[in-house]
Amino acid sequence: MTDVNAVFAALADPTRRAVIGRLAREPASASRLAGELPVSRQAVAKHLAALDRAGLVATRRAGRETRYTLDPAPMGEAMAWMAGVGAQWDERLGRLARRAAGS
Amino acid sequence: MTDVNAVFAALADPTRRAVIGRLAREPASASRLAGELPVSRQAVAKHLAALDRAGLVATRRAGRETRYTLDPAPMGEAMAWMAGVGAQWDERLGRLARRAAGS
DNA sequence: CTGTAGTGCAACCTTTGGGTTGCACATGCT
DNA sequence: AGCATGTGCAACCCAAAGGTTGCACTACAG
Repeated sequence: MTDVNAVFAALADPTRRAVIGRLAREPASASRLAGELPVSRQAVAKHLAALDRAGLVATRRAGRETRYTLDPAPMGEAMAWMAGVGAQWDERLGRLARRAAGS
Repeated sequence: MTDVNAVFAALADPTRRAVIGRLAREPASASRLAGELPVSRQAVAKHLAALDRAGLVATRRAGRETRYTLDPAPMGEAMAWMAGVGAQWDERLGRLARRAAGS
């Protein structure tokens, strides 16, 4: 089980979300990503490390370049957490409505 | 439209998620929340400010206390973003699968 | 073998963020 | 009026985060 905290933390940064959005289209290397984003290659590498910690990205070394592939799976847990909170809230509203209706 | 960035940033902190989880059950004041969490009242106030910026919480002053109510709506945009990324990725996988199938 | 593109690691800087304490102001109860 | 409760605002601390530069190392091309 991947850590939900790591997932949310990873998704909190705009640059990281940009990287994710980019990787959603096609896997790429760190240098490639750095060329398409307004940050240095090392900065991208750090972000990729964070994404890797969250399990959002898979690493595969091909020759001299490292290819990063997106793995959306951990986002499911984040969505589940949100859905849970929303459901709990809606349920509370439901109880209030029932009480108001006098049933 | 609430800022997706603010939502993710708000959700990134564990204490803030704890506050949200608590508010999902029942609205409460800052002091109340501080009493149930291992942080000071001022710290909670800051977190509530962040949640308010993200639109995740509604403020309503009742007498001398301020009541904070959860609003799960902005989380929808966050989920939409994730769903979008996932869909884009799945679509890519779909294309690859179709190509592999030779259709 | 030499040059070059792609990485990894480390030091360093600066800003942001979470937390605390202290104090002033408002509201409610007696 | 007097006191307790609940807030709001500000200053201050310290650790973490995002970013950069510099350098050493690996791998492929000529």
